Amino acid sequence: MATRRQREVLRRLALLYPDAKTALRWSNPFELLVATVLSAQSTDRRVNEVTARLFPKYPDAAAFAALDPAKLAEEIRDVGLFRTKARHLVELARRLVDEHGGSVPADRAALESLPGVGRKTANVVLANAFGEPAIAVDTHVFRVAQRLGLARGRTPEAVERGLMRVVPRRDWAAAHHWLIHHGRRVCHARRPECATCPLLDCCPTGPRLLAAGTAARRDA
DNA sequence: ATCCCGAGGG
DNA sequence: CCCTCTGGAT
Repeated sequence: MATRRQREVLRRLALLYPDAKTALRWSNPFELLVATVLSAQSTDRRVNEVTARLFPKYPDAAAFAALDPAKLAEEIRDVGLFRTKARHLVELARRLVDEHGGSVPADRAALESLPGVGRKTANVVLANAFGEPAIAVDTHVFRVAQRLGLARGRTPEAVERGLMRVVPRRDWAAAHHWLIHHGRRVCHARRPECATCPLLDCCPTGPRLLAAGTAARRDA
């Protein structure tokens, strides 16, 4: 399925970000779900600090369901969008208790129907908690996959399908992290560092961005 | 100043 | 499709 060039891109990514697959291990699906909801517009560091305080006090859906959203908001104040997330998490926990016996459903439709859970969060949970075939596509994954010629399409779903075709299944979880890391460190939305990018010679987009002056230059 | 390791709502 | 919610990184 994958071209020779695409396989080379993936090989290099694996070498560049060897520890990517060891990120974020949670002890159960509920913790993973909460941590993933918290992670939007926040750093892993902030999320880890907050969850380290949160989970000992509120270990499961029943505990979250009993919370006043305003009180939870105070406890997660260090992450972005904290009021919205607090509201979503309490309502989400109540739905888990009412409709799923307090556990996280291993089902896409059920997950996406929960407040605060969209396609991306559902995919993270499906892939990491339940070993289901899914690749979570956030803005970094979307942009970098397109630039590296691993997937094309207008929607995250299209890129998701493209990646699943090109990436060997055993690397799906890792590929998600490779693309995120590369997006954050090198392949920025605005001024990607193509001049010093280790993937430049196998990237279909980098040379064009350099020529157009869109990319940061070595001599800039 | 500007953009996000999103999702809901208008 | 565009806006908003948030703090943080750059």
